[in-house]
Amino acid sequence: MPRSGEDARRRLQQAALELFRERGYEATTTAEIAARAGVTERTFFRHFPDKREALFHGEDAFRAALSDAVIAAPDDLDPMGALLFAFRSVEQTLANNRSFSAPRQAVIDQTPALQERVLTKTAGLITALSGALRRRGVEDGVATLAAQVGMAAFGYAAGAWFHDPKPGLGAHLLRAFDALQDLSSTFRKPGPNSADVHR
Amino acid sequence: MPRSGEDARRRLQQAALELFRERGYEATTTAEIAARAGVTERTFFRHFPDKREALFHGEDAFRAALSDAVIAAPDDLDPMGALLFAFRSVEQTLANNRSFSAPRQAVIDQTPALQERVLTKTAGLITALSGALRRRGVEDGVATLAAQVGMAAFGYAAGAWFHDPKPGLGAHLLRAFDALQDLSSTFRKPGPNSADVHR
DNA sequence: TCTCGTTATGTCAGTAACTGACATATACTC
DNA sequence: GAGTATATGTCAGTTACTGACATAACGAGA
Repeated sequence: MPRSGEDARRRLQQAALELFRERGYEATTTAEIAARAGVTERTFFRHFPDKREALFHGEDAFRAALSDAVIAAPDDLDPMGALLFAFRSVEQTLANNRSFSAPRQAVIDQTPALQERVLTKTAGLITALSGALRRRGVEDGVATLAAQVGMAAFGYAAGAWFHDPKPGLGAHLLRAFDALQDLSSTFRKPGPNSADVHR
Repeated sequence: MPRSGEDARRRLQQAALELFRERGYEATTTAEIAARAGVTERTFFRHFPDKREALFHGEDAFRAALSDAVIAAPDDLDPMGALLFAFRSVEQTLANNRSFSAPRQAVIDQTPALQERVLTKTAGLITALSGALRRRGVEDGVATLAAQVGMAAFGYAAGAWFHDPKPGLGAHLLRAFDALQDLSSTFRKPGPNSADVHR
C-alpha cells in the first residue's frame, strides 16, 4: 500500500533515530526499524543503501547549498574568503536544524561506525567545495587544500558554536579563520637539517 | 598448528592484498583470504577486527612515529613548524614502503569501503598529532586545528610526491606549507553583510 | 469506467560478514 | 614430564544486505 514513498522514508528515519537512542545503534536491527515504521526490512533498504545512511539524509541538500554559496560569492574574494562567505550563509539553516541534530549527534558520538560515516560525508563536502572553488578559477591543488583547511576551520567553529550558541556561528567562524591566519603567519620553517633526528 | 601467530597475520595480509588485486575487494570473501593463507575464516577475524583492516596493518606504528617526532621536535618551533619537522622525519619510512603501498593504494582507489576506512585512519593520525602538539604546550583548540591543517598539507605533498618522487618528499612538503601560507596571507575577510545572499 | 503502465511495497530465498562457545594442539615453564 | 598459556579449528547462529518475482495502489488515456 504505497502512500507516497517519501512518507515511508520519513517514518523510517524517525524510527531509526528513536531506536538508536533507546537501545543504541549496534543493538537495533534494520528489521526493528522497519517494523516501527510500519514497513518491511526490504523497504528499508530500498530507501537507504545501508543502515548507517538512515541518519544522514539531507546532507546532499546541505552540500549543494554550500557549494552554490561558494560559486555565488563576490568575485573579489580569494579562496578562503569565498569559503568563509559560504559558511556564513548557511548559519540560518543550521540554526533551524539544531533541535533535530542534537539527539542525532549524541547517537553518533557513541557509535564508531557512524563516526566513520560522518568522515566520508565530510570528505564529500570537501570535494564539493573544492569543485566550487575550481569553478571560481582556483587552481586544482590549491582548491583541494583550501577546501580541506576551510572545512577544518568550519568544524572548529561549528563545535564551538554548538557549546556556546550565543555569539552566533558567524562570530565563531571569524575566530576560527583568525586562528588559521595565526598558525601560518607566525610559522617559521625548521632548518634544512632538522629532519635528521634519528641518527 | 600455531607457528607463531605473527606469521599467520602476515600470510593473511599478503593473501588479502593478492586477492583484492585479482578479483577486487567486494568480490573477495574472507573465507577465501583465509584459505589462501592456510588458516580458517575464524582465524582471520582473530587477527583483524574486520575485513577492511587486513589492508591497514602498520598504521599504528606510523602514527606513533609521527607523534613521537612532533614531541621530539626542537622547542623553538611553533605548531606548524613542529608538524613540518615530523612529516620530514618519516620520509625514509615512507620511501621504504613504496613498493608495498603502491598496489595497496590501487586497490583502495577502486573501493569506496576502503576509502572510508582510510578517512578514519587519517582522523586517528590527526588526533595523535593534536595530542602531541598539546604535550608541547599548544592550546587545545589550536592543536586540533593545526593538526588538521597540517595533515591536509601532508596529504597534498604526499600525493604530489607519489606522482613525482624525484624532488623528494621534503621538497613537496615545503611547497605545500608555502601554499598554506599563501592561502592565509592573501586572504581578505568578506564584508559584514556578505552573508545575506539569500534575500 | 475500464485499461494499462508505473511505482512503492511485500515475500522469499540466499550470501557473506562477524561472534560466541567449546575443543584441541602446540609452545613454554618449572 | 606435568601444567599452563596461546594460537587455531570447529560449529552454530545472528544480521546486514541483495536479487527475483508477485502484488497493490496510483495516474493517464481510450
